Amino acid sequence: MLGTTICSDCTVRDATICGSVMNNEPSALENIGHKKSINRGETVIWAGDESIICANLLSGVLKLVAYTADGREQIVGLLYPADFVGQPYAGRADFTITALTNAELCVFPRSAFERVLTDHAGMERLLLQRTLAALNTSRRQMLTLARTSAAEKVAGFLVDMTSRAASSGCRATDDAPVTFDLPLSRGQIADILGLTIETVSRQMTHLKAAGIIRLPGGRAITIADSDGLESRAVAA
Amino acid sequence: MLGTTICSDCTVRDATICGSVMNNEPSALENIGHKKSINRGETVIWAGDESIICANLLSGVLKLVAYTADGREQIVGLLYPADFVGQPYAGRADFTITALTNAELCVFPRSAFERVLTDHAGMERLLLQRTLAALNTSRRQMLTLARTSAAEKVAGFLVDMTSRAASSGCRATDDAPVTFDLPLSRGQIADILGLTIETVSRQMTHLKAAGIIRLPGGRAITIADSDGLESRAVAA
DNA sequence: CGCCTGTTTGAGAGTGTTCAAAACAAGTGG
DNA sequence: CCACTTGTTTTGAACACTCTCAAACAGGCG
Repeated sequence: MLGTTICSDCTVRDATICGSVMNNEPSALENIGHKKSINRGETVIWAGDESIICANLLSGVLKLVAYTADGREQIVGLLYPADFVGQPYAGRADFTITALTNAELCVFPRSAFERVLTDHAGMERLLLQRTLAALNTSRRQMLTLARTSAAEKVAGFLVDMTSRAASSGCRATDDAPVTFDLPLSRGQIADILGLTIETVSRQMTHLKAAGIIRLPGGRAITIADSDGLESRAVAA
Repeated sequence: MLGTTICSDCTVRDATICGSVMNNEPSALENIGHKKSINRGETVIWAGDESIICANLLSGVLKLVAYTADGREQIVGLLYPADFVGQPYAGRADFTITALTNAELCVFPRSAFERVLTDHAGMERLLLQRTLAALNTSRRQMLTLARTSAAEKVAGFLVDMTSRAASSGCRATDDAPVTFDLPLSRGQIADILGLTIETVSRQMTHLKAAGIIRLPGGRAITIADSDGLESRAVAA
């Protein structure tokens, strides 16, 4: 798995926090990272376990899950390609990280990774900036979870997914109805929004009945009236 | 306000992120920081405004508030003495920061502060570690907001406040009932927990009726049965 | 075809909110 | 010292929303 080509082949290199290091001293990372493939549904890190690894996500989508003592769960974050995975400086992992799709990681042992951070201030700064951004996202989500209705949550979620689909190559013609596949099941959407499967499904049905979206089948969704959708997602 | 004694007089210096810099090169910070007093209720930073300042909180408690477009609000974080205030690298502030009590800040212009971060990797690392910790706190709170009942939220909140009171000088005799003042009004507690004032009040009354707590008057609270309280706060 | 998984739909129950009023606390000025 | 104001907390009753439980439905695969 190890090898000096690991970084030069990397498809997301410039989007990760490695970028700054690669310009100056590529070898610092190439020698400590190795690729790891993860199957859909497989768990990378268990909450409570020793926090051993740090990694970059190369492909796929991971979920970060918090659990109550009696098993209720809440997705507290999603990780997409080029995102950073893991908790440097932490003794134990606070959340369980599980793959929603097949995924690939570029894994670094934590101690070696922390050494690189020390030696390369630019990389540490990028990690700081990402952490600050994640904190903002998390706090905005707190507002959604605590203060918006199920209708607003689902509409807001669909707005987010639409913009994410648009940014990743989906046609974004301003007026034409956009169609894409939701990467998540109803249950996973419910886990993100703090709702139940049934409530998510009902809200989808309402939006369909109102002519705002269409559900052609499978996980496909068509946004027929994006203005209408946004107006139902006041918080966003 | 400026002066070379600003840091040597600082009561929380070693608990802030400045600690690492002060050991080596105190002058880097002393020349750019200045003290600022804030009255209870005064807002330090408005969401949407240009993110100009960074600061350390010297005394008092601040709240970080997120608002929906139609004015619903949610407290997404509390800041205590020695905590860092502000968002380096951000163009605009994402949240409104308001004083819950009279407070004192040690304010740095953002650009100067970022320069210090660049020159002092140790300080940047401390900020990174704090940001990671804040992210964890925020994500755990997402679980509370989304998946726990009002009873669990209030009990969990009181557990948190009790341990905070204990750590800040309150007697922590294991069996004796602890008494302290809640630093927050019912409304502010509701804003933190994603509830209404009435629901918070009712849950307090329930806990009192169950003999778990006593409410001697004012904002004082006595924890009569801390085990019982903790068992009602499963998520924590 | 039957099975499995995920989604939709329905009816009823429970929890928290909303609206309204009363009780309480603290400060001000007569 | 008391009436009066202002703001907070408590209590009550009715309502709305979301959850729970249950069943029907749809699609994919052996």
